[in-house]
Amino acid sequence: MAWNFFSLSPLTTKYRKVTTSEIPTCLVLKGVKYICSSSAIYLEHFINRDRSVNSDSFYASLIDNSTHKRHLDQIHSRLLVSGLQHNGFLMTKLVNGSSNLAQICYARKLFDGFCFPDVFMWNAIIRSYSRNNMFRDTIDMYRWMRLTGVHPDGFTFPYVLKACTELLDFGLSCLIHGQIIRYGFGSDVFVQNGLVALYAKCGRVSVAKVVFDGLYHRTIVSWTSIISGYAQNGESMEALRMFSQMRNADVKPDWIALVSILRAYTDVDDLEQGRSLHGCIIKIGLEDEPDLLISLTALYAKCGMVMVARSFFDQMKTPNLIMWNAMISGYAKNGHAEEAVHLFRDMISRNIKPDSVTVRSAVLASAHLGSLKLAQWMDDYVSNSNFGSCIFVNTALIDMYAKCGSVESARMVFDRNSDKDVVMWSAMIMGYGLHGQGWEAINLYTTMKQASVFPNDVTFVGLLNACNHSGLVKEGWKLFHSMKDFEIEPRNEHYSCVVDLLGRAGYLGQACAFIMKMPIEPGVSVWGALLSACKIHRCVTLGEYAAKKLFSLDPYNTGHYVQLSNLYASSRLWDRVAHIRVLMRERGLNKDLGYSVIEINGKLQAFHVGDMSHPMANEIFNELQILERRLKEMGFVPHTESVLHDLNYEEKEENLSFHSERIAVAYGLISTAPGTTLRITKNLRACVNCHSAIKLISKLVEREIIVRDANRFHHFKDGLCSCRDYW
DNA sequence: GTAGGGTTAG
Repeated sequence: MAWNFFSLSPLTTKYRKVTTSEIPTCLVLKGVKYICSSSAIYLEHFINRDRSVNSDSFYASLIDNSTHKRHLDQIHSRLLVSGLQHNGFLMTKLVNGSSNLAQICYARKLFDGFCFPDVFMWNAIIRSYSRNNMFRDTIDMYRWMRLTGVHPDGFTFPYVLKACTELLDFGLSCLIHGQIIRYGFGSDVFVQNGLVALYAKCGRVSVAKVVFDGLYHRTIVSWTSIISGYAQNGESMEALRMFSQMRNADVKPDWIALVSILRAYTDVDDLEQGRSLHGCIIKIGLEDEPDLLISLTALYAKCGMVMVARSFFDQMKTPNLIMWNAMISGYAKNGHAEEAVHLFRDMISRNIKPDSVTVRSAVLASAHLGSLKLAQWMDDYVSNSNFGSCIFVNTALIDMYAKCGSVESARMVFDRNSDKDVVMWSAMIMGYGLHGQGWEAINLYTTMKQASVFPNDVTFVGLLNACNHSGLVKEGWKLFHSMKDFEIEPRNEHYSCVVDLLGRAGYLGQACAFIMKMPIEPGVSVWGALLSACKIHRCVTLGEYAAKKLFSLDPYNTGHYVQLSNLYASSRLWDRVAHIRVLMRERGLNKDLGYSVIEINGKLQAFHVGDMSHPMANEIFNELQILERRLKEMGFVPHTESVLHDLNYEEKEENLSFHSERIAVAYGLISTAPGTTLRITKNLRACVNCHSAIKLISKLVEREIIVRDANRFHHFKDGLCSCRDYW
C-alpha cells in the first residue's frame, strides 16, 4: 500500500510534507493510506478534484480519525460551508465523535443545531450522556425524544437501561420496562439483558429472574447478568446454581462470567470450589487475564491465604487501581491490617493515585490496628486529599476514630459533614455505643429522625448495642419494638442484643422466654448472649443448655468453652471445669492466648500473659509488684474466679496480675510522662479482676486509661470506668 | 452505534 506523507498547508494550495513533530492520524481512502495532520481538512480540496470520492464516506473517515476537538471543529465548519449541516448521517457521526472525545457540551451543541433529529441522532446524544456518566441527562433526553414523537429502537434502550441501573431508580425502571414492551422490544435479547442487569442491580433479583426466564434465546451476557445479579445481592448459592445450569445448557463461560462466579465463591468462602475453578481458568488459558487475577486475589485473601493473593498481585507488572484495592482491602479485612497500611503507604510513595475505595480500606485497616496516632495521620491524609467530602471515606473515619478510642474526634468528623446518610448516622451511633455512651446514642437517633433520615437495620444494631453497654434495659426494649414501625425485620443480631440486655440485667427467665418466641432460628450470637448472662448470674443449668446449643452450632469456637468453664469456675464446680478441659483437648482446641497492645510514641508494643520477652521486663515487673502492693494496701481483693483453670489460691493471684492488660499498663506507666493517657487494645474481653484493678490503678497513678477489649471501650478515670461495670 | 464483571462505608 502506498503511503502519501502530505497534507495541504492552510496558507497555500501547495502540498507540504508533514513534519515529524506533528502527530498524524491515518486515513484510508480508496485503498490509499494517507497520514493527515491537524490541517488534514485541506485534503478536501484534493479529494474534491477527484470526483470519484464520495464526500459522505470521506467526511465519515475524517471524523472517525479525529483525535482532538479542533479536528471536529474544522470538519464541522467544512460541513457548514459545503451545505452538509443537514446531513443526518454525518451530523450523527460528529455527535458520536464528540462524545468519544468526552466533548459532551460540544455534542449537545451539535445536536441542538440539528433541526429534525431522527432516531440515529437521538441515540447518539443519549449514548453520549450515558457514556459520560450523565445519567439524569440520559433519561431527560430519552423523555424529550418521546415527546417529539420519535420512536426509540433496540439501540436506544440499552443506554436508557444503563442509566436507570446507575440511578438505582426502581420506579423509573418499571416505567421504562412498560415502554419497552409497548414499543415491541419484549424479546430483543440486548434490551432484555439490560433489564436483567437493571433489576438485579436495583436489588430486585427475583424480578430479574422473571425477565431471564422469559428469554427465548440466552446469550452468555444473559447468564452473566443473572449470575452476577445473585452474587451482588448476597445470594451466592443461587448464583452458583445458575452457573451449573449454564454449564448444563452447554454455554461456555468467558472471562467476565468467570469473574462473577469467582465472586460468588469468594462470598461463601468456598476455597475448594474457587481453587478448582482456578484450575479450569488455567486449562482454558485465561490465567493471565488481569481482571481474573484481581478476582483470584480477592478470593484467596478472603479465605485467609494472603500470601497466595500477594503472589497474584506481584505477578501483575503494573497493577491497576482495582488490583491495589483488592490487595489492600484483602489485607485489611482478613487480619493483616498492618500490611494493608504498609501497602497503602507504598502506593502513595510510588505516586499511584488511590481512589475512595483504597482510602476507605486503609482507614478500615487503621480502625483494626487501634492506633490513635495512625488514625490522626489518616484523617490528615484525607483532609489534604480530594476525599475530604467523600461520604464513604468520612463514614470509615468516624468508625475508625471510635474504634481507636476517640469518640470526640469521631464526632468532629461527623459534624464537619453536612450531607449525612443513614450509614454515617449509624456509624456515629455505633461509636457512642462502643464507648458506653448510651444516651448520646439515643439522642443522636432522635436528631437523625428530626433530620428526616430513616433508620435501617444497622441503626438498630447500633442503638441496641448502645443500650446494652449502658444498661438501658427499658430504652432498649422500647427501641426493639419500634423496629416494626419502620418495617424492619429483626435479625439474629437484634435478638441477641435484647437477650443480652435482659440477661445482664438479671431477667434470665424473660430472656429465655424471648428466645423461645423468636420467629427465626436463634443463631450463635443469641445463645452466646444467654450463656454470658448465665455466667454473670451464675446460672449453671440454663448456661449448660445455652452451651449445648452453641457446641452444636459452632463446635470449634474456643470462646464458648471458655465461657462455660468460667461459669463452672465461678460456681466452684472444679470437676466440670476439668471436664471442659478434656472436651477441648479432644476437639483439638486451645484457649485463645490473650494479648494486649499499647502504643508508645507511635510504636505498638504487644504483650501476652506473663510476657517476659521485653528488654525492659525487669522494670515492668518491678512496676507490677509496686502496683500490686499499693492495690493491696487499698484493700483490693482479687476476683480469683477469672482464671480458667483450677489452681491453688496464690498461683491464681499471680496469674491474674500477669494478665496482658496489666503488663501493658505497667509498661505504659514507666514509659510515659506523668498524666499521659494510656491507650490499650486487648484481643479478648476484659477480665473481671483486671477491670477492678485498673479502675483502682487509674486513681492511684492519676492517669486516664483507655482499654479497648473485644467488645467495647473502657475509659478508666479516678477509680471508675465508663462502663459502670456493665459489659 | 447496543448489553454482562472485578475493589466498595455501618
